[in-house]
Amino acid sequence: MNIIQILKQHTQDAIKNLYDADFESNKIIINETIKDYEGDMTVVVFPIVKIARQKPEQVGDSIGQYLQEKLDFITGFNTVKGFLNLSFSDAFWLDKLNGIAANPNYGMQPSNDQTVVLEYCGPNTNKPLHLGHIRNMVLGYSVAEILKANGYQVHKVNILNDRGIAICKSMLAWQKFGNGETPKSTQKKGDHFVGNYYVKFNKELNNEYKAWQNTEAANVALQEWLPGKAAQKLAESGKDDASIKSTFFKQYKNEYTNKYSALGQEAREMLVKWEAGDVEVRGLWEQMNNWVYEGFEQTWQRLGIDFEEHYKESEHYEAGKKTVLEELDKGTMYQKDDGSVWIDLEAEKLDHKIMLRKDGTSVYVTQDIGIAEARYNKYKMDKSIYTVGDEQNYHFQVLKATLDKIGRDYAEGIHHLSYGMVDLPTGKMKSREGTVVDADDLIDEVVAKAKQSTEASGKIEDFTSEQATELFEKIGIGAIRFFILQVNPQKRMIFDPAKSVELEGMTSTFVQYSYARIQSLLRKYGKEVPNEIKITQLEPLERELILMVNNFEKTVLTAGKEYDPSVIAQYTYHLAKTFNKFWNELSILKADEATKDFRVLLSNTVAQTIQKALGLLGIKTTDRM
RNA sequence: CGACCCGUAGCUCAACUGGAUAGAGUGUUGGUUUCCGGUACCAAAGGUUGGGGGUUCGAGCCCCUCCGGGUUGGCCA
Repeated sequence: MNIIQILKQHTQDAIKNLYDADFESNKIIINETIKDYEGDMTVVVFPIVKIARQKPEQVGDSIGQYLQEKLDFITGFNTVKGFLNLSFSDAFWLDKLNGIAANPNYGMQPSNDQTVVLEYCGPNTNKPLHLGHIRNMVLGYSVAEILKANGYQVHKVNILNDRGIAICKSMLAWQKFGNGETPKSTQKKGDHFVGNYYVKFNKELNNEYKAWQNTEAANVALQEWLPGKAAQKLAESGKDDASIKSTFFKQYKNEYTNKYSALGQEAREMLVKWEAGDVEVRGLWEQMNNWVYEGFEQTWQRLGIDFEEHYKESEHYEAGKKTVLEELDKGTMYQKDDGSVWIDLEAEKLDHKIMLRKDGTSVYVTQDIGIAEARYNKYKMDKSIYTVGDEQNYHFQVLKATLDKIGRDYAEGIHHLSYGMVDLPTGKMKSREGTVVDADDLIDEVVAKAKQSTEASGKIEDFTSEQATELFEKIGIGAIRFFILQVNPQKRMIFDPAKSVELEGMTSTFVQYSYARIQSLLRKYGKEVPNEIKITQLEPLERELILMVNNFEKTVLTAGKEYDPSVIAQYTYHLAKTFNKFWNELSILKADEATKDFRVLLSNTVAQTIQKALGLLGIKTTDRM
């Protein structure tokens, strides 16, 4: 039982004894005492005042008296306004530390016999990974680690969006302009290689479109549009003809691609052939996708991202159809006159949703229903977590509600791990405007910065080049992870590439540095870390550190419950910060023997906690840096 | 037009889910080392928590309303 539970229970007893009243123990609020007041833990007495029918100060004092008599580790108390501050004995905290130091699994929950399938990454296979994917991967990976620490068995899976018009565009451009080039022949990473053809396609399409804008057909379309509301509004706001015209052509582009473009036509034809299973098209498609996978694989390895299984959309996009047809028979779904199949989710405030097109083919949710079924059959998971951006909040509400409505028990365990967009200081990332931050470029940039500042410090001159490279990767990739994970996932965040490479302040580097410092200390100490404490009195900073280490378990539980790594990131930083303060104010190796041994033990416990906490964020520690 | 998310210091983010005088980083200004790793430590300045109303012992957090930003509601994925 932890301290808070003990305090709650005894406070409940106190209320029973003092006021002859029953009070739910989970309504008793226990906080850490804020640093302006004397004490370790605080009971908020306001909720009890009504029952006691006394002033808050009186209630606090009475309960304080009671607790001090019953619990021998409480050495004193004071009541300020409605807050009962309790002070604990040094012996109590030393005993806590002893327990933590002796338990290598401290903070990690034993197995709870529950299984989780966590989906993350989810790239399209027509272009390389970008900053948005990095947030996804770093977040998904960390939540997986956090859930493991909470006792779950976690299976990490990926979904590859490997079909559709986008990849056909890359394929077409390669066919037309590639001259048989390969990633090998051009020395390019496969995903970038394929992505370049996607860009090439759009460039060619743009040229084609510009030429078309001077044709009679374009003029007719423009003239039809001009009397419309949108155009009139622009005219009223004083825009000149040229800018109105350019606005029109911007918004008309999609329609142009579908109606007039020769390239658009060819891409669509290729998609039709793909769906018909055309051997040549399928061959090219596999070739290009394999190039992309080779490229992705490199990025995943570098980031330390792994998957137990990859689901390919091309192998699952018709899945779920069978389920839908069964439900149609059962009457939980219905068919319109045109043949399309729908489900009524009005009761869930989600309107009617389409399940099958009128031509009988699957839509997005149908596919996800099928995949959910397949996963459940394989893993029998208790929870299913989807790491996907918040633009799909609605989709996952529909998925969950639909599965629930058709009687799938596992629907309850579905959780959309939703996260906000990543913006740049200059605004949104827009692929059209070329402001997308490429994942590999970003990693290179940050690792280069790590190299630069580490070499400048001159502390690793005896490292081999392999050791040095490994170190720069640990620092650089840790910096990216930490920068992203310290923000609550559901919030939109601004990623400043220049700031993310800064290695001072609230960064993983600061934390890693604190860890390395402790390792240096242990090397200088030269003996085994003691396993026995011979002191009886604590300095305030020592006590603060023990309290922080003691909070690790609670923090892991909260992070797991909320699927929120930012809790861990904040905690880790504060722990390192507190340690540095301790380091700065108190001497460790020069203290007397008993104090030295104790402080070494404490420092080592802090280091282990830092290592575990960073591990939950996917960040590695290093003994020297 | 609905539904959902967000709005906290110049900037980037916290606030133990309703508890004490809203905290960190960064930037600005000033200070600390005969000592274990200065990528460190300390201090100052910086706030009507978007505005207004309500609920109660107590609100950044809950309710209503307005303002601003975003996402979504398409037989796209």
